Amino acid sequence: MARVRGAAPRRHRRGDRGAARRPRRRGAAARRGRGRWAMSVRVRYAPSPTGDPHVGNIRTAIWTWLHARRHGGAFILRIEDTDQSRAVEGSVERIEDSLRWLGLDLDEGPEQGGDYGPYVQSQRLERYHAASEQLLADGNAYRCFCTPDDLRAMRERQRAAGRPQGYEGVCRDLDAARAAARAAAGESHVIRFRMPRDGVTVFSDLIRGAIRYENRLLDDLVLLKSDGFPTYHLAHAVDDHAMAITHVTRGDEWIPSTPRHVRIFEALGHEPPTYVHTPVILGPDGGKLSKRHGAQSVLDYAAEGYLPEALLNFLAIMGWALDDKTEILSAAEMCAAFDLADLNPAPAGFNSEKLEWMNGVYMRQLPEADLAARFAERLDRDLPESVTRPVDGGLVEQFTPLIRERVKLLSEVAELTDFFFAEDVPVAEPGEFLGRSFRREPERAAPALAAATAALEGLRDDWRTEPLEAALRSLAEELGVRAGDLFMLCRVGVTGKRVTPPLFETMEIVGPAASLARLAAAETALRAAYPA
RNA sequence: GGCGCAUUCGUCUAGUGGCCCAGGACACCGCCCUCUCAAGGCGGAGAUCGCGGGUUCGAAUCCCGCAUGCGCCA
Repeated sequence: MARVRGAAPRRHRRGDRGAARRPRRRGAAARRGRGRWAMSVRVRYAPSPTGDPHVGNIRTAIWTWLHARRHGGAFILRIEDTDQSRAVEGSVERIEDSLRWLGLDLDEGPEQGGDYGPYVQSQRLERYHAASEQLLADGNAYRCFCTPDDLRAMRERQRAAGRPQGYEGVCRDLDAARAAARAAAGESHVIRFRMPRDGVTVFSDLIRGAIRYENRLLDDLVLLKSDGFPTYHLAHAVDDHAMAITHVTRGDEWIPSTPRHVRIFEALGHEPPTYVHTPVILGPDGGKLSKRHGAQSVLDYAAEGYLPEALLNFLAIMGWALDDKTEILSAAEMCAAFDLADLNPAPAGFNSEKLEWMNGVYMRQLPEADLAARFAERLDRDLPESVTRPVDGGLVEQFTPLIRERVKLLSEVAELTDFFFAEDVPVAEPGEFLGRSFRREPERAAPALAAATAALEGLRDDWRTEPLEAALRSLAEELGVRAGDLFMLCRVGVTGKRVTPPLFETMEIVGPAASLARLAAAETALRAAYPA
């Protein structure tokens, strides 16, 4: 009663005429929440093991977890594997990996156990059978012997006649004893819920307010399939009650079946949980985000070089906001302020450019040693095989400050730093060396590089950023070329690339021997390409 | 087709009757900084709050209708 009815929605546009009282401010909502749910919140993430968790799916999990942490409640993982035909090998592990990677720690689940197990639906079959029996005995459910062909024919008739679709209740009034006998004789059948035929069912969604359905429009749902497995509908009612779940968070595609779920809870003698239907994430074409739109599983983002903190932050604020300006906030800060009632009910488009930007922010904000460790870990995977493993951590620590603000994804690091790890570097295309002043007179490039090499040669024993830079700046002046163009010759010579970390710091790390050798090789190539 | 949900800059979002002819962020444009690329700083452009009625002294905010999108029945 109180929880469903009284759960006041923060936003509602229409339809409940003030039936539900609304907190006027976020603070008020939060205060109410804390009082009501203190120490008793239990929420769950209940995926089907049909593949890797999607960002859309995991966003709901993040919000759910946040809610648990905010209220000192329990966050539970339950595997919904009652559709055996769709199960994918290894899914459960990858679901757990995804949660772990994002930092969503579980209080109960298949791995960590708990007082409400088992946490895998295929291991809870007897509970669903018991519930079905109870419903049957109370007259709230009935056996249905209609075959798939019967149902198909029924649908066609309905379509042809332009009538509303749905099960018409052919078996609804079968004599229960006779039906039981047929079942006992082995006749294939399902068990359906006996939905009230008239009246309305109203339930309250935490973020949308009261939603009402006319019962006559709702048909009799299958609860138990002919193979003895429960449908989602029965399993939801049985498990969320048995596990004492207080808030059911799920995609908003479940809204239309919710009135029936509420009735099933009632028929079972249970109080329904508070429902929170979360919006979908849209792809660039306005449709629901899907595989067609590229990377979407959490593990894909990990592989692409995103930081878990960044993905978590990004997903959490896509449909939720702390205030009118905060974009970057830690899990702890979110936990302190989050409230399910504050969610935006509208679908959101996935802004991947913003995610990239945010990932860069996190890279720059991470403690240097920590960032270096992540770089090293990533380089172990991405660098060419010729580089010895594990990668030189000291080296990585040296260049980390130079690249931290030049990198948005972990996956970009190898490309930007590979020249630190080899003795030699392939000489770049001659044209790459040329800055503006050399482009017109390319034959001047090799001599200028030679002069630079000679100047640097004298600094072998004082190979530090400042003297290196001072030497080349004065040389540029002597030569009458733009300093930047002279630097470009050296940059491409030492690193093989035009885009690199700052030149002198880079040379300092590469060291005099390798730097000078690469410069000499570059000079030779340039001389051959642009003879005097 | 029926039912339901949604609707603020290109995108994410703030907004809960006067503080909003609408604030922030990403992306975009310009300037500054600068050895490349970034990062950073400053500034700019960008929303008749889907449309139409109504309530009110006053509406993005409340009510009604419509439209569009999406979902469920499939």
